[in-house]
Amino acid sequence: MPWEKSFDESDVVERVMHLFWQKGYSATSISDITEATGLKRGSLYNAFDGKDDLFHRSLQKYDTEHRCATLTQLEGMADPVQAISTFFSQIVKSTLSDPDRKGCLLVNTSIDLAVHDEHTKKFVANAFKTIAQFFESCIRKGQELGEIPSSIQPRPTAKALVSCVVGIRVLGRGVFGKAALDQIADQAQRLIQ
Amino acid sequence: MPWEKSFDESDVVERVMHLFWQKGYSATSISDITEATGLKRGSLYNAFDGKDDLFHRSLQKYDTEHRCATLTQLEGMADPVQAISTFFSQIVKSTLSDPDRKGCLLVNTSIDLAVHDEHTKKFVANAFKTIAQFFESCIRKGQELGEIPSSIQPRPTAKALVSCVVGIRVLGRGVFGKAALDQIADQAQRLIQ
DNA sequence: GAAAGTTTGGACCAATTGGTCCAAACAGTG
DNA sequence: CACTGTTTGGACCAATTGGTCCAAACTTTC
Repeated sequence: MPWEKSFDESDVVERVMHLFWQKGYSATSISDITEATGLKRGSLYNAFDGKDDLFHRSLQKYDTEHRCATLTQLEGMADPVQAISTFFSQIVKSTLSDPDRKGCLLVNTSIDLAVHDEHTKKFVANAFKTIAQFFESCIRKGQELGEIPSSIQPRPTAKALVSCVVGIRVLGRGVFGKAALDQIADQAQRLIQ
Repeated sequence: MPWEKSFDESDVVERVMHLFWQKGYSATSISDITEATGLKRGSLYNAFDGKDDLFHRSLQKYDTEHRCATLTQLEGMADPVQAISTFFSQIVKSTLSDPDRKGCLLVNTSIDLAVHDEHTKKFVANAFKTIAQFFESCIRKGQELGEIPSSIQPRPTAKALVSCVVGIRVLGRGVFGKAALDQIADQAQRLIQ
């Protein structure tokens, strides 16, 4: 009786995510979305609840496929210092390898919070707190292993590392080039020496 | 023969600047602007060239009154290490004292670059480079005075400090609170120790 | 192949977008 | 006090905004 959709919901969200990622929420119109996905309005509103819904799904997908994926991969590493170092080089690499220089959707959104609801605000805040916890955990492990001086304060240092990551993602959108981003990543790691 | 405007152009740009600062370019409409300034469309388009023009003026004004003002003030300080320290505490203070948590217009704009022209891009990039130069100059002076270890690399470290500042401004928009921002500012200064 | 029920295309909607236009109001000059 | 030239209010514009609606197309089940 039913009739299967001719498109894959996840594919659509993927495309939409890239739009929000690049141009932001307000500058992305429904016409942009139908154009980029090939879906007509009817199909779009039949499958999703509207622009807000599409944005939430995009943010969710980004968080899962980028932040979560990266973190769980790095948490599997044996050496915590190297995990932090890898994190930074991945950030720089993914920032530069994107020809559109979209940066990080979570960072971009945290500057756009004025146009979003409370749920989005909490979602973004939680994402950053998780990254801070990751850094903190790495620092503590590094201290136990004697790789990181015990004089380092795990929690404040972790937050400073998050701040550097955010800075890289913002400045990587067009202000700084590869050399500068590499330098920032290098210097940031002096915080755990 | 002429007739003086009943409003002060600079006052209008000031109000408009706050709108762009809080909501971003795309989410700010002309109606928002006429409402916030009290000007009717006719007067607005008689005095300015449109939304783009108003944005450029806002950015210019922000840059002059905030970035330039802060930098020239700090450049007058005798102790370069204290100049850097003061810079960070001012950033944190101004981030937290704003009830709207607008952050920094230059940072916000650098994430919005996709919707702006090349001129704006260069303007923003230049602003950040100037801040980096300020930090670099402080570090060199500090090294001459023996306050900063000569092992520190002035230029890369300066860029890392800029990255921390940017991070504070982004995370200060709603993700982190006072305690966290203070900690980041403290830790950032370990980069010059 | 008919019935069932979802998906699809695209016409359509009111509201809003950035921007234009112009008659009326106005202050200064002669 | 009339003339001059700018400023002002607000009606107006086409285009776009996010969103709705529904007949036609379609696959599956019976």
